[in-house]
This record gives sequence, structure tokens and C-alpha cells, in this order.
Amino acid sequence: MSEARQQRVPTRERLTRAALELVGDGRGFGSLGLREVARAAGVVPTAFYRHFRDMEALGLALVDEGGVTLRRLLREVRRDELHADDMIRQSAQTYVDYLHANRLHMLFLAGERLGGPPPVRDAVRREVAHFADDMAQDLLQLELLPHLSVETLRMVSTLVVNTMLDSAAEILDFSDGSRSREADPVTHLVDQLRLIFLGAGVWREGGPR
Amino acid sequence: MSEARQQRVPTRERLTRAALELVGDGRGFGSLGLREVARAAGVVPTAFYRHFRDMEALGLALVDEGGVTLRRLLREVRRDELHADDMIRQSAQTYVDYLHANRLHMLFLAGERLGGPPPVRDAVRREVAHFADDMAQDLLQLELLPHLSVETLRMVSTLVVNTMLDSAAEILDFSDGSRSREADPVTHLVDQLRLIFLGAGVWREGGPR
DNA sequence: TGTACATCAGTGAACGCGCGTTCACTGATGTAC
DNA sequence: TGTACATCAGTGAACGCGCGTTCACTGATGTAC
Repeated sequence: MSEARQQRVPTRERLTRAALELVGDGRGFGSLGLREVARAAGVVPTAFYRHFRDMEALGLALVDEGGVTLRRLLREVRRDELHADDMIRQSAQTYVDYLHANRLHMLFLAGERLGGPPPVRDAVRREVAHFADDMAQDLLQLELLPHLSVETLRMVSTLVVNTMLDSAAEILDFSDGSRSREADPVTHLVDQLRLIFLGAGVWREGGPR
Repeated sequence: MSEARQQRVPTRERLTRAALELVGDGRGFGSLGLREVARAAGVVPTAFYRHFRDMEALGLALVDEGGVTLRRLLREVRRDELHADDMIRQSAQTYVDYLHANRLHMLFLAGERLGGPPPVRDAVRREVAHFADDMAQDLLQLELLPHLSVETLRMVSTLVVNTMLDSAAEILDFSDGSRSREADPVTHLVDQLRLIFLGAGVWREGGPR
């Protein structure tokens, strides 16, 4: 404890942080270089190897952090006392607040889910699928849609999660930058979610096909 | 016409083709190098500059091609004679066929929409938004959802387009690779689209809020 | 409490390599007369 | 129809630079006795 006052941030965390911030600046994770990340972290390139075998290992560590972030989001939404007539708006608001508070991890997940290097992309997809599964379980236990099977609830949850992630960049850009757009993206998201749950409400199992 | 028989492919097209194929192999467009693309196109690096100022210009050219591809897709779906009771399945099948026939462009659009370098990403988003607008116009003229305003039809179309693009990688992976998965991703997509249109069918304008 | 030693996070120099970009060139194709 | 010239797509050499990775090192922290 030589410098007891100012918080020393461990190097590993500075590396993940630096990578996350570069991705947040619009750089795809796959285009980041090891030296670039080390430089942004204020560390000599060789120090990188004390913490990660290579950039892919760092990417997978970020996916793990992202998974934790998603699980915390679900816990926050569960913690809400939901008023039946306004559940969707309320949950969406919790999501949007959470989005701002966890901007970098959420942008990482939303972006690398489709565009990342295959091992990272697949790991993100697993986390997102897991998140949708948990959401389906919640919907099952809430008994709001008692006529739906778990499989259908999973289908609905997947649609909800993808819609949330698709809207993430739009919502964050909107808050940061030009406010002169036609429609508030949060309202847009809420409308889309309402539509989905309206559809779920009238879904009949084993329908056409 | 020195070698009249074998089709000579123009260099510009070989460059765009090569870049598209690298992206199809799971490389984010932002991580491609100019020399790498030239090499894959079988061309000396300096020849690149005869056709594009830099990689970003090539990316924007790919977005243009992608836009054309989307417009052709819409035309194909319009051309279908739609049976009222099976419209969704039929349109989705047209989409899936088109997806296989235009694999590289569709994967490029789906991936770079979220993860690409900002200028490319924004251009893709404009094309996708335009596509959704056109779809909304079609829905308006088909008068299948006469109780919905153009704004709501646009919201529905955006949801549909995002759902289509989110499913693209999954559908293409599934066809190419392991067929031992639980559920057919095409059925999954059809179910999600059915749910959305069910929701649209019971949507009331100026609802809660 | 004090000394010797092990551990290990971070350093700094060095390597070979592929990168983007420049430049002067070649040689095929089209145009003028 | 034939000759001279302009255009321009593609070439090949060269540049300085940042990359990922190796290696021997330093120096602070923890452990044994």
C-alpha cells in the first residue's frame, strides 16, 4: 500500500476496459489490435500476455462480463413492482436506464452478436440465448400468458431480446447526439414490445402450419 | 476480344466479390485490409486504387449493391400470388430462398448494420430503413391491416425487417452445417412473423400512453 | 524482528512481417486524320 | 486501310510504420526460518 489514497486499477481490468471503450467508439472488436488495446490501457504491449493469451481470450472475457451484465438486468426487471396495466412501459424504462448505465457492455453484446469474430460471436449468442431462456421461465412463472407453452414463450422471449438489442444503438445514439429526430426511439421500442405481447396474447398453440 | 470464350470478370467486381466473401467467412468488414482484399481478388495491391479511394469507399459500394439486393427481394415477394391463409409462410419461404441465392450480400447487410465501421454501418441502416418504408407502403396498399396508420405500419415493418435480418445468419448456418438442431430456424422465423402480424391485427391506434 | 529467497506483474529492446500508399512503368484499347 | 497519339487499367519496386511475439530484465510483494 505505497499510495494508499488513489485507487489503483488492476491491469487486467484496464485492458478489458480499454477494449470495451474502443468498441464503444464504433470499432468492431475483430479489428482491434493487441498493441492498440495495451496502448489505450496505458500499459506496455508485453504486459498484455500476463492476463490473456491473445485478443480472442480477451474477447471471451468480455462476453463473460456481458453475460453477468445481462443477468443483472433481468434481476433489476424482476425487482420492479409491476402494475398490470403498465408492465411493458415500466420494464422497457428499466431496460433503457440499464442501457445507459451499462452502455459499453450492452453495445458490445449487441454488435458482436452478429459481426464479431466467430468464437466471440458464438459465445455472445449463447449468452443471449441463455438470457432469453431465463426470460421465458419468468414469463411462465408470472402466469401472464397461461395459454402458452414454454417453447412458445421462448420464441416470444427471443423476439423480445433481439428487438431490445436491435434498438440499443439507436437509443444510445439518440440520447447522446441529435435530439431533432421524428420519434423517440424509446417510444418506438415500447410500441414494438406492446405489439409483440399483443400477438402473444392472442396466439393459439399448434396454429396453422 | 482477345480471349472471346472465357468470361473475363472486371477487376472492380473481383474486388467487391473478394471483400464480400471474406465477410461471409466471418470477418467483419472493418477488419479487412486493402492488400488482403486485392490478394483475394487476384490483383496487385495498387490496382485497388483504380477503382476505390480506400476500403471505406469499397464498403459503401457494397452497401449500394446490398440496397439493390433488398429492392429485388421486395419485388420478388410482391410478384407472389398470395393466398390469404398462408401469406406469411409463403413470403417467408420466398425470403429464405432469396437468402440462399444472395447469401453474401444479405450476411453483409445483417452484420454491418450493427458492427461495421460507422460510415458503412450508417449507410446500411439507411438502406434497411428505406426497405422498411417500402414494405410499409406495400402493407398500406394491400389493405390487409386497414385499421393501422402509416406510422404504425412502419413500426411493424421495422420489426419485421429486423427479425428477418436477425434470423439470417442462423438460417444460413443451419442449412450449411449441422442439421441436428432442435427446431428448424425457418419455422422459428415464420412463428415470429405470425406473432407480429397477430399483434398488428389487434393493435389499437393511440393505445395506452 | 530480521534476513534470504521465490514469485510474478510489468518493462524495454529486438525480430521479422504485412500493412497502406507513392511512384514511374507497361502495354492494350480507342480516337484522329 | 494505315499510322501516330492519348488514355488508362494494371504492374512492380520501394518507403516508413505498426503489428504480434520472443526474451532477458527489474523490482515490489509474500513466505520461510
